[in-house]
Amino acid sequence: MPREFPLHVAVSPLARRARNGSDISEQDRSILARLDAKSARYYPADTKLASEGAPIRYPFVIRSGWGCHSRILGDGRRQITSILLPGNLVGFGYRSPSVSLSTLCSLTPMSMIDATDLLPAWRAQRDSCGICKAISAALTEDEYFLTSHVVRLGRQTALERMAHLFLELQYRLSWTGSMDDAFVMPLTQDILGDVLGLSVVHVNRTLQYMRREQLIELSRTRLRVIDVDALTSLAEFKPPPSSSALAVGTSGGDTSDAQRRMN
Amino acid sequence: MPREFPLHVAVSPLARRARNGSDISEQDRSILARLDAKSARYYPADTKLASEGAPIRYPFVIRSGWGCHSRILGDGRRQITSILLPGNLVGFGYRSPSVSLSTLCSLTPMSMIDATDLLPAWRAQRDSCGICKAISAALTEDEYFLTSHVVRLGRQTALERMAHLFLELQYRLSWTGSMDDAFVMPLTQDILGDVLGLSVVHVNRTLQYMRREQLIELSRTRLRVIDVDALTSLAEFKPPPSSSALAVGTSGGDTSDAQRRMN
DNA sequence: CGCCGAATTGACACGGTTCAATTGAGGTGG
DNA sequence: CCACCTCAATTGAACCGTGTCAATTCGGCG
Repeated sequence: MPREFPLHVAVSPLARRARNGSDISEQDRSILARLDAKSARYYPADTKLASEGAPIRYPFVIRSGWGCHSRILGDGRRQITSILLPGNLVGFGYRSPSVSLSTLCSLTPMSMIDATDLLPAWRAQRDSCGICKAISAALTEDEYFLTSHVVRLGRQTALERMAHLFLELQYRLSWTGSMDDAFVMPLTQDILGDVLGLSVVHVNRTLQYMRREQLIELSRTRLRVIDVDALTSLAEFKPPPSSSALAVGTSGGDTSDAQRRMN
Repeated sequence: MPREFPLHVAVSPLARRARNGSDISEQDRSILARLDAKSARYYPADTKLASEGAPIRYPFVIRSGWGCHSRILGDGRRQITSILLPGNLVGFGYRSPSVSLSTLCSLTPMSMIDATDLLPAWRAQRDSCGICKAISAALTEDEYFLTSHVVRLGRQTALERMAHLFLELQYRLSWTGSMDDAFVMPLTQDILGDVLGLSVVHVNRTLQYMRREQLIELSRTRLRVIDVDALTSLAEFKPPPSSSALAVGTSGGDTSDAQRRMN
């Protein structure tokens, strides 16, 4: 069951699977527990949390809801550069007073927890403590998906992009949500367009195509990936490289398939 | 003259402007000097230095030549996710045994210097020493341009992408090369296509258009940006946010213009 | 001189956009 | 419980930015 130890899970108060064992010391545990106990801050959907170039007041972990980093061009074109999910970290960049490299905003109602407490350990030690390793792993994973995003936008067709994104979301959500093949996908087609660099109209047509071909099932906000294998090979989706070479396999057959394909 | 203190310059043995003063201590200086003294490793063009998911043997700084990170799809489509220029760091990711998130290769003959010596300080201290701050600033800048790359590919037209890329290159090269408005741009149209997510043919046509409109001058490998202002507003290019709020202005009028536009 | 990779060019096809309605679904108030 | 409002989803048709294919030309270099 334990794949690795992404912070996404460790810190997320909503994490189902309380990571058992390995690198997490007692001290680490208590730090995490203290975080869990903290009360979250709530923001409605479409709230601008930080604009480009502005400092991020304090680092935080997303407890619930979806958000994004985006940049907007003069004529209104918007590109979402990354989607933020529960468990994602914000404000843990290389710099101390973290500067936002793009506009940060909520896509759905969102709650987050101040993670300032993690900062000292993170800044000081890097690899020594379990939490630091977890943070590193999480940030590395973020970077991996950012790179994938570039490939999606640069060289993949609408269908491939969409498939790839859905698989990425499923993968990332599997840490915190159910391992089910269905999940809540609260993005409007408009937003999907801004993520994938497509027009709403074409997003719509691509979705219809995917439904017609029995690749996915999507009603309102519930997305079920029907044919994981087809989508995976179609989109050439590869999960991020695991930090520890000795990463344990997963419980879900689909994911382990994907893992195998990686090597 | 000193804008800030990007490691790109500090460490680069070829750096013209030996940074005078500020955060760099004597100890830092000697570390850098030792790096400069090191002999570089040379690689011919089109050499694969690390493949996706493979560990990066040792961290290094590029001394000369251009390289890139890229990912290749099953049918041969290639997307370059970032271009590496002299002064760029590789292998300074969040993880200790740095894992390459994409294929790393040289685009021109390249030489680089083992930067293992910087690692201990970097891992341990983060913000305490001048070199660490410089490394942080450099990596933050890399991340900024990666984000910009996403926007380029997702929401900009061929012309805008090309203009934006040229301005980025000019900006990044200004640290190590001449502050001239012309510079050596050794990328073939083929490669440009793989960077910008365009076909060679269209790259060619876009270049011709830019020449016809007196926006640039490009012969073989020499690129001169004629109308910086036009390109800047056309592409909505913005230089990366400066790390210190108290960043000093630059010597070049163009850049300070751009800086102003940022805020 | 002749070769080879890179740059160019033209014709044509297609993926994706734009514009402009129309339909559908959830929420609200009467 | 239904009329109504609003926002998201859908649909059709025309248009156009880029890609593809297939030559052709150019520029070094042996």
